[in-house]
Parts: sequence; C-alpha cells; structure tokens
Amino acid sequence: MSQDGVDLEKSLGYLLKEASSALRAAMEEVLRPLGMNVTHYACLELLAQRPGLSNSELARGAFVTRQTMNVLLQALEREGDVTRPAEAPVGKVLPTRLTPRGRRRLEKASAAVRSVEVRMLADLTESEQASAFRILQSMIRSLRA
Amino acid sequence: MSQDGVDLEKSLGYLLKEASSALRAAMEEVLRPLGMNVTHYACLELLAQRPGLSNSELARGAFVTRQTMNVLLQALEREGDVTRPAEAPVGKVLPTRLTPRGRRRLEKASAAVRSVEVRMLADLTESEQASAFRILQSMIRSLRA
DNA sequence: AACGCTATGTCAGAATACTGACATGAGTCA
DNA sequence: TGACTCATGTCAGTATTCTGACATAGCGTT
Repeated sequence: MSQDGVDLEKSLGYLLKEASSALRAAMEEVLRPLGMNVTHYACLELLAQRPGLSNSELARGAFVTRQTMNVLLQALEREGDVTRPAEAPVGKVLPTRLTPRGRRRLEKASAAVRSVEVRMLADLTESEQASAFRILQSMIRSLRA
Repeated sequence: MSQDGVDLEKSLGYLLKEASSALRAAMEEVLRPLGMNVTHYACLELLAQRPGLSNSELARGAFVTRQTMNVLLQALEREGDVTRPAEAPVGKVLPTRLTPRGRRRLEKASAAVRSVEVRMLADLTESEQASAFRILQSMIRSLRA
C-alpha cells in the first residue's frame, strides 16, 4: 500500500478475507517443511476426526471440489497415508481411512498448525475467543441462508 | 458431512476459513450476473478508494500475486474500465485509474456486495460487529508478527 | 561515483483447481 | 415395478493462479 496504517473504511468482509489469507500463509509456511500444504493437512485432520469419510464429504470439508479432492486422495493413497477399499461396500461411496503412517505425519502437522493458531489468538482473552466463535458461526449461518 | 450439526471441536482457524469461503461464494454469486468475479471487484474497489495504485499495490490489496493482477489489469484496460499511462511518470510504477465506465460498473457491484455484507451481519448487534472488527485485526497482527 | 539491496513490471512455463460430462447407485413416489 | 431425482466417483479439457526468471529503477551506504 502506498500509505499503510491508514486503513480507511475497511469493511468486515475485507478484514475477514485478510485474516483468512494471513492464516493460510502462516499455515503453508509451517507445513512446507513437512511436505504438506493446507488442503493436504485438512484432509488428514478430517479423517482423524471422522474416519471413513468419503471423497465428496472430504471435499466439502476442505472447501474444494470433489474432483480436486480425488486427485489429492490418489496421491495420498500412493504415498501410503490413507487407504480406500477397491470396491464400494455400499453404493459408490468409498470410505477413506488413515494408515498408521498417515497418522504419524498428521501428528507433526497438527502440532505445527496448533502453534500457528496459538500465535493467532495470543492477544485475545478467553471471552474474546468465545465471542469470535459465536460471531463467526452467526456470519456463516446468515450467509448460507 | 455424514452427520451435520455436530460440529465437533471446530477450531477458530477452521471457522475463519469457513466464513471466508461462505463470503466468497456469496459474493461470486451476486457478481456473476454483472460479469465480475471477486478479484475483479476488489481491484476496482481499491482503485476507487485510492486512485493511482500500482499493479503491485493492487495485487497485495487483493491477495494475489502481481503477475495475476497484471493479467487482470490488462483485461480491465482492454474493456475500458481502467487506464494506465503508456510510460511510467517515475520509476517503473504505472499508476492505474478508473475510467467513468469502470466507475459505473463498480457502483452496481458495490451495491451487490454491500447487500451480501448486510446479510452476513444481520444477526449481529452493533457492539458485536465492533468486537469482530477488533478481534480480526488482533488476529491479523499476531499472524504477521 | 560505485556498489549492494529492494521493488517493480513483465514474460514464459508449471502447477493447481475448476467446469463439464458421463455412468452408476440409492432413495422417493406414483 | 418403473420413472424420477439426487449424489457419488471419475475422466477429460479448460481456466486460473502460481513459481521462476529477467531487466530495470530508486535508495542508501560506502
């Protein structure tokens, strides 16, 4: 910017984008040494919390299309971080699971990401964090309506 | 998701991404009928607030690389929404300005985007909005540190 | 003046994510 | 049962964004 610190009438929408962008950059930075990117990490984290998620469900959870998630899953499968049955147990849905190797890689990544989040919240009180939680959820609900 | 509404231990980071993603989707939706996307709009809005911004400055403000912003500016120039001098008045920096046509297109887009933001904040009180402002700025500051 | 350092605009190629399309399976309803 | 709708996994092609690289201009220090 030609003149910083003047942040003239920044809207909440812009601030939201700015914060999200800064968070993503910080995450990419700590994940790169581990050979991961954010989508990569999001996928493994989702699988740790909800084993057996399908490709489409993972895509929605990581905010990408199911085609994009599919190529990521193929790569993760090739590297041995996740497994999918060769045939669908029911319907066409292929439930995905972490392998022990994937779980180990996720642990390191989780620690790195947690440290970023801790830094992000460093100057906020408990009650401010609770407010942020409520407010963000309200925004999401209203936007989806 | 296989089971929605259970939002198990969602982190603030995830919520931030979720809100930003929902906002972007909502913006794309209202901008599409106007033949614009979000980066498109961000560029014009920045130019309205700070006429004469350079390519690199616009890129930083819209959270893309300067290469990406450059191709966008070339398109905007071709369509007659912005103008850039053929030669740099000083150094290599090419100051960009809105044309009357660009200003008119921006006005419609601004109205559409504002309506989205109003919807996003519909269920929040004035003081909650002020809290959101403070909190997001704190997060950004901490992440950049 | 001369040397580094940084930032800019731009070109080319690579990587990444997307849109479109298809066949298939589950669920619904008449 | 049959028709319809919707969601899934996947393939192909397109579009978009990024990384790498280059020449150049401003700025500060020596």
